[in-house]
Amino acid sequence: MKRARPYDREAALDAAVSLFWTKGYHATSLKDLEAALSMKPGSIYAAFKNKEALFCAALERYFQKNIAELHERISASPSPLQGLCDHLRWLGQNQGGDCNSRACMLIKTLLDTTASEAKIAEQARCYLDRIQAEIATIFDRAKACGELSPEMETGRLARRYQSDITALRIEAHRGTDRKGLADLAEDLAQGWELLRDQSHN
Amino acid sequence: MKRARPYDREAALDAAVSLFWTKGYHATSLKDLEAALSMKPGSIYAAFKNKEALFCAALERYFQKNIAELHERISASPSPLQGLCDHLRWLGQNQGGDCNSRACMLIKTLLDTTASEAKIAEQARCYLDRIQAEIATIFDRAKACGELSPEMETGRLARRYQSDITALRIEAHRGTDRKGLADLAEDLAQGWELLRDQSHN
DNA sequence: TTGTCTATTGAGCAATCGCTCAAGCATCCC
DNA sequence: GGGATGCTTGAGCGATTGCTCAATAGACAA
Repeated sequence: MKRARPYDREAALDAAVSLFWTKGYHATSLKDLEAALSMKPGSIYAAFKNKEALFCAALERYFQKNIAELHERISASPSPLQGLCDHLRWLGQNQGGDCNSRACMLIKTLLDTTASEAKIAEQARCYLDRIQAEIATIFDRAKACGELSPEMETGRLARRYQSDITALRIEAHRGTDRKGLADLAEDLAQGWELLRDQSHN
Repeated sequence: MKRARPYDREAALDAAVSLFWTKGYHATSLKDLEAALSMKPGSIYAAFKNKEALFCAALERYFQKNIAELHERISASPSPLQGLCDHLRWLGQNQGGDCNSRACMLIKTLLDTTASEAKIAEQARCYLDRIQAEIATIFDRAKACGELSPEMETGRLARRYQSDITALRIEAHRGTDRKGLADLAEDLAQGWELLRDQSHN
């Protein structure tokens, strides 16, 4: 390489995530991206091929950060099931920042995308599936340490848990006040604590 | 009126609902609308003012149909709480048709809209609030007939119930298979049946 | 300093966007 | 039949879309 890149690819991607997350794929124009990334159209296309590829790269970055955050929060908790409950409560309390980027970007993408952008939709679905699988393994661990009855279907539990998160984040996007959000998170978390196996010593 | 309108306003609105529901506000072009409504641009603007107003009219029509359907399903059930559970299970089983119009159009609109279309977002929020209020009155009736303990906060219950519906419909949009959807609906419904007041004679 | 190489630039492309309006035409009353 | 009325038409407006590429500028080796 003869010349260092004057722009920071990671920083540019972060800016793209923020913008796409807020405005969505369709409503974000290249003019918006030029401003947010501080790059001219030619540079954007040289670095990311085109708008769709840039969106996919941003979506992947969002996914990576998201799943890392989930891991972190779970491992910071004393037990798997407790960690999942804590995660819900935490989501209910820490939804600051831009009101338009509170709902999950994967869900926003899924709802914003049709057959004409099949690739993007498929990628969003893929990431959602991977998160669901990750949640299922957490339920597996809850089983292994006796928190959860062995006959529970962890895949099914994971689907419901992910639905809870989806709903909670959409409720935040909707603009529900802090107390309302905390109440909802509490209700959802208690639904999961009911599952704790009472025979657990 | 000298001349009957060659187009059927209600039918045109239904077509608009279908199209906007599937593709979303931003991704729907006037070319798409012209084809779907079988109307030329001039006629569309004469009848509905502009794209935004047409979308608002379509959104209202969707809302009216939706809330009527809720009423119908609840009143067809033997009791309010049972009706709400049945409604969830029904949603889990009857999500045929276009995969892109399974998620609630109000939620899709909320997620697809930013500050530049504040009016649309506000309207979607308003309709969601009205549905939530409607659900709360159903919980009130459940209280009145002894199905539900009197100290429950019906507003809070309504928020969670609406979240369940949101999540279930998004799961349908996501493409989850029939069994997965039915399982999720069943899990959610059972969560509500737990609330049934056991002291009820 | 000079030459080479590559990343960056930004004017501007064709296509599409939402939208307008003068012209046309079907229907009515007389 | 002959206006009068007003909805329908569709070419095409200016603006914006995603995107391209010849020209430029900057960092390196020599």
